[in-house]
Amino acid sequence: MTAPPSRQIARELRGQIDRGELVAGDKLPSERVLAERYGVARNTAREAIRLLADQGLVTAEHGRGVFVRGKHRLLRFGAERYARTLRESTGLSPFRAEVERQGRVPSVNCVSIERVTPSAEIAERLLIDSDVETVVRRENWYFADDEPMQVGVTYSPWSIVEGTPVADSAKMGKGSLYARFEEVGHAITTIREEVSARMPTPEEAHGLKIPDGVPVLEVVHTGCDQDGVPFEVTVFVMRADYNGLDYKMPVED
Amino acid sequence: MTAPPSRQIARELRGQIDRGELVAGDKLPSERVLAERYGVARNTAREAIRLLADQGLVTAEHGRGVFVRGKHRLLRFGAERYARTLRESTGLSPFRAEVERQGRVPSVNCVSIERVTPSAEIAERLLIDSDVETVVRRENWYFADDEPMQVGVTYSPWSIVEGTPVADSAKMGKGSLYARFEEVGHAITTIREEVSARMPTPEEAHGLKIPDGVPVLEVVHTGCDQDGVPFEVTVFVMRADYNGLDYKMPVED
DNA sequence: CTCATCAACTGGCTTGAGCCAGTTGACCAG
DNA sequence: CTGGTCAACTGGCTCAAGCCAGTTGATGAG
Repeated sequence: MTAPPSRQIARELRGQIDRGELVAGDKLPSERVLAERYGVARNTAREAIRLLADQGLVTAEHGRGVFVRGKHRLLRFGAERYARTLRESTGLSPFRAEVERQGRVPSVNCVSIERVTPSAEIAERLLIDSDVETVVRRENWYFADDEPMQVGVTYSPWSIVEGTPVADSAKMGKGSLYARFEEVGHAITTIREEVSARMPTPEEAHGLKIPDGVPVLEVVHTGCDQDGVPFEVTVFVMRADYNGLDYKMPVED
Repeated sequence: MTAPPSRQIARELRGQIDRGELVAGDKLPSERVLAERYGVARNTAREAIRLLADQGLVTAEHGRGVFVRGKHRLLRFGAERYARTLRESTGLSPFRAEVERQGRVPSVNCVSIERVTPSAEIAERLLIDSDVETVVRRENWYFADDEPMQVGVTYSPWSIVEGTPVADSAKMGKGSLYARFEEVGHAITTIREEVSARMPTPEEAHGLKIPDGVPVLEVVHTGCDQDGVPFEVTVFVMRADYNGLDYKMPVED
């Protein structure tokens, strides 16, 4: 019934972290030191560290050591991110506003704009027929202090965005994306957000520079206009150690 | 630049899963077979499987083998879960309703009811002074087909629930918790949900029987009444491979 | 002073061996 | 037919050794 050595070592280290004997940024003893200290093989010490890494408590850096991960203040996103007043008063996109609120430097990079045929998942949410209608796909990467935070892929029907900057321009101009939609008769009025969490794919882990033991939040966002018509779907993938969601809403009868 | 063997093997297996050559429930070749097939040590084959497990693609079962994990249909929870009409029309708690909608058998187990002094986090959301006021803490476990799905810990001020079943009874009676709150003058009117995701603690992984590579969603839910007064905070921890959230809400100006 | 070099550290990954502990199904005694 | 035993499988975990590849800081050449 006694736990295997790797787990015991992990538990001990975890205790030191929980009790504050090791704090964010501190370096753990090296694998070789741990192995000697506990009288085990290096592989066993390594396994202990892996257990902690899988819990998201530490991050190994090749050549440097293993470090205690800090708890970051989360960037919190909610419905107000789409509010017109925010757009008009700050002139900032919602992501920029939230990042700046924490004293960090935001940047957004639109990496591609394409006209594509939508997946079934997207077509369903836009209430269009994927055999007939095409959509514009815009892929945006969001950074804070040059660290990648989120990827957002926005889809909207070609029939709506044709001729607007949304269809082909990386720069959205004043008021950003939703101001452009409003100009063509689609003011964002209600949203639906489907939230789930999972481990990143290897591509996501690499692209977002996500360390081991950190999941991603996946948010499928659908924006509907004043008539309840969906006009854009955005799929966000955000690293869960830096991002969270914060929704306030009425309970309808 | 060529990837290490363990990664190559993992990539190959992942490819087989992605292409549908291995489907949910299928058994992977055993570690020893993989090792021989690829001409590597057993540890290396083992490492490859570990990589897949960390991505949440497979689950190892001691003595049985390694199996491809299925994508489950998610239980989706949103604001309508608190709607009075749902309460009154079905007589079911929102969790039960959602689980039954998927043809599974729900059960809820109230494991403890205590009067405690609230943490700072809870006190802040209830707008009370943790030095003066106590709260009732109710811990509920939610199951579908006897598999644990969620843990919910509800806190509400003693001054509100004193004398009601909320303060001391596991059975809430018709209409469940929120009907009782309504009887003492607090009809749930708006909610705030703070959502984040992380890897489970060892205790959570054990209690919820969460396999490796599956994160949890943590939802801090605050319920406010018709006057905007917060009267209950519930912290949900749900396994992210079975649960998701689905919110619809208006965008306020 | 500046800059390249290099030794001594770090983790990354593999080998091949061994023992332990669940699971399963065949087989056999009753 | 029933029930127990047991062999052959599975993954869980460890060992001791080795090589590779980043990082860092001291050292010394210019």
